[in-house]
Amino acid sequence: MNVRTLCLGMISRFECSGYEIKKAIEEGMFSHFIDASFGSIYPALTQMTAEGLLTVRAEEQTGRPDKKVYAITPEGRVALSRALLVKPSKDKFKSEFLFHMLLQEFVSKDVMLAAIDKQLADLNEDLDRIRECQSREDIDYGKRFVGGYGYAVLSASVAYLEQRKAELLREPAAQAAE
Amino acid sequence: MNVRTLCLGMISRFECSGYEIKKAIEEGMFSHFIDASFGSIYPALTQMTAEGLLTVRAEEQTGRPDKKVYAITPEGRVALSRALLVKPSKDKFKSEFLFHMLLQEFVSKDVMLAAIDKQLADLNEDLDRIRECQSREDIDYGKRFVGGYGYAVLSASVAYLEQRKAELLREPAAQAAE
DNA sequence: TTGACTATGTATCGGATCGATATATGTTGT
DNA sequence: ACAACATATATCGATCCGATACATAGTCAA
Repeated sequence: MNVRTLCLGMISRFECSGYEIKKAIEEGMFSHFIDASFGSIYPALTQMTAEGLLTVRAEEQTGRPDKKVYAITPEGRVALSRALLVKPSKDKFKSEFLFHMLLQEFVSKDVMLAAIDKQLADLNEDLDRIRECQSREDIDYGKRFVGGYGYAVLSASVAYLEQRKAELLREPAAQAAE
Repeated sequence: MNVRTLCLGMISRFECSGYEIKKAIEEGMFSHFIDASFGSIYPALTQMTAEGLLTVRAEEQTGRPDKKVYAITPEGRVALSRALLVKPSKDKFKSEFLFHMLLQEFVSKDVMLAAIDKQLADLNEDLDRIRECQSREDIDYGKRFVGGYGYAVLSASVAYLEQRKAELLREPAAQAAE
C-alpha cells in the first residue's frame, strides 16, 4: 500500500488538508499503525488532484496560512475500492529498541535499564493517546477495532517489559554480564 | 538506524554473507522486528568493506555459488559501538490489515472475516518461528529478550483477533453493516 | 527428459519514501 | 524582547524497497 491509497482512505473519511493527514497519523487514532512524511503526502495529493481523484478548495483562516482542503471524487472512491481489493501485505514491525537489546553485550546494564524505561515511556504515551481517542463520541466500528488492537498489543509490551525490568533489578548485574 | 548499522550488528554476532543476513531477518530470530532488502544490504557491505569496517573472504561451495563471508574489524566494532550510542528511535508498526479494517465500510463482512483469518495465519506463523528459534540451544540473553517480546506481542494480537472474530460470528451481519 | 519450480548466491536500477530544511505567520512563554 | 512552538505548504538529497537479472544446481511431476 502506498501513500496515495493512504491519503485517499483518510480523505474518504473526512475532508482535510495535507497537514491534518500528517497530524492524524502521528497524533491521532492511526499513529500506532501507519506512517508517512510530508515529502510523500504533498506530492501524492497534488498528483491525485491532477488525476481527478481529489478536489481542492482553499480555506482562508484568520491568523493562519490558508488551508488546502481536499475532498474525494467519485473517481477517487473507485480508485480506493480497487486499491483495497488487493490483499493487505504482512504487518511490519520495526524496533531499534529490540535491536539494541539483542546487542546488549556492547552496552552496560545502566544503559539497558535506561533504554527499557524510555521504551516504557513511549509505549505508555501511545496507550494514553489511544485511551483518549477511544473516549471520544465519534468512534465507529473501524476505529474501535484498530484502537482495541493497538491497546492489546501495547499493553502486552508494557507487561512484558515491566516483568523483565523487575527481573534485572532483582538480580544485580548477573544476567546482563553473562 | 540505517542498514549499515544493522549489518554491522549482525556480522558482529556471526560471520556471514549478505544472503545469510537477508535470510536471518526474514526467517530467523529477527524477522519480527527488522527488515531490509538486498538492494540496501549489498551496497552497504561493499561500502563498509571499502571503508575498512569489514573484511571479506570468498568461500567456495560445492554445487553452489561462492559465498562472500564478511567479518567485522576492530574499526567496525568502534563504528558499531558509536552507532549504538545514539538513542533508538521509536518503534514503527505498520499494518495494512488495520488500515483495511478501519475502512471496512468499503468491504463486505465476508471479506473482513477472510482478512482476519489471513492475519491470524500470519501471526501464528510468526509465533511458530519464534518458538522454533527459542528452542535451540544457542540462545543468549539478547535472543531470549527479543524472542520473549515478540511472543508476548503476537500472542496478544492473536487473542484480540480471536475474540473479535467470535463476536462477528455471533452477531450475524449486525455490526459490520452499521 | 524436458520444463517448471525452488533454493543459494551476488548485483543493480528505477521509483517510492524519509528526514531535514525553507518559507511564512501568529501565538505563547520567559 | 525574543525564543520557541504551532499551523501550513513545499522541495530536495539521501536512503531504501521491490523487482529484476544472472548463474548454478537440485527436485518433482507431466
